Amino acid sequence: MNIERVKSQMRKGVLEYCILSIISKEEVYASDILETLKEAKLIVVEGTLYPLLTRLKNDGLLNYRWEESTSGPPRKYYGLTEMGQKFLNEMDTTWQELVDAVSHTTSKTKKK
Amino acid sequence: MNIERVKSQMRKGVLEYCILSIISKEEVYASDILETLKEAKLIVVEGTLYPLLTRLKNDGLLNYRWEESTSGPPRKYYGLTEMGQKFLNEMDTTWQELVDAVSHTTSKTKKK
DNA sequence: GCCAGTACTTTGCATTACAAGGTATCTTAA
DNA sequence: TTAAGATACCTTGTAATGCAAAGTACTGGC
Repeated sequence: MNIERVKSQMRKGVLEYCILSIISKEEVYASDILETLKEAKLIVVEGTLYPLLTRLKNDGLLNYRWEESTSGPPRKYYGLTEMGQKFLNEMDTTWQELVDAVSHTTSKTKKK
Repeated sequence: MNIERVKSQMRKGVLEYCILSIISKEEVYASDILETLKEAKLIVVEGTLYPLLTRLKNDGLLNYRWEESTSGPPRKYYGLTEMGQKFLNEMDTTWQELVDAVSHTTSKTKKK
């Protein structure tokens, strides 16, 4: 049991939410997402991100188009589908509810 | 893919945190914890809670004592160890960092 | 053509929340 | 005193999924 495991565990729950949110702002490809997450101190590795993007795409929340690159192989640029946008909205609510629930549970004053 | 799965997923990451926090306020037994979580809308079932408590105890974050009950079998009342308290403090920080990271990532204004 | 860099993909593993069912203890009442 | 019900704790099997590590594929410079 160590704090790193806990961080990783907490991260899990919000990964999809953050990724959908990033994509909702502009079309991006995997490396863009990794960098944005890194900026926010949400460390994620390729082996996590790619399967997740594939899953979100298969669930109809994302689509993508290939784009040529001047510095390597072509890139998959992801965008949100209408369903993805709807889902993201629900996640906004869900996240807020969770934050409320946690602060309720962890508030210093004893309840009742 | 459905919103319930996402909720469950998000819940996972904070369960240990919330449970340690609840125990830090007063000695409680499993049903107390379930009820408190339920109040906070963090639905958890027995099959989740018991193994988790055992794990936290084996990791040295919790201890417990048996207490007789006037209305049924004896109960295990859990309390935080010194190490558990220390760990909880770290989790406070970790949680706050996560909240910050998520709001950074999901803020409506495009970065840069 | 070989190498380095970039991008995407796959495989195997470990963790863990949950559903479902089980065991044990205690109280109540006939 | 024993049967029924309530309470409390525990166990097993399953599915989901983040991660490490290794693999595949495309590009351009030398």
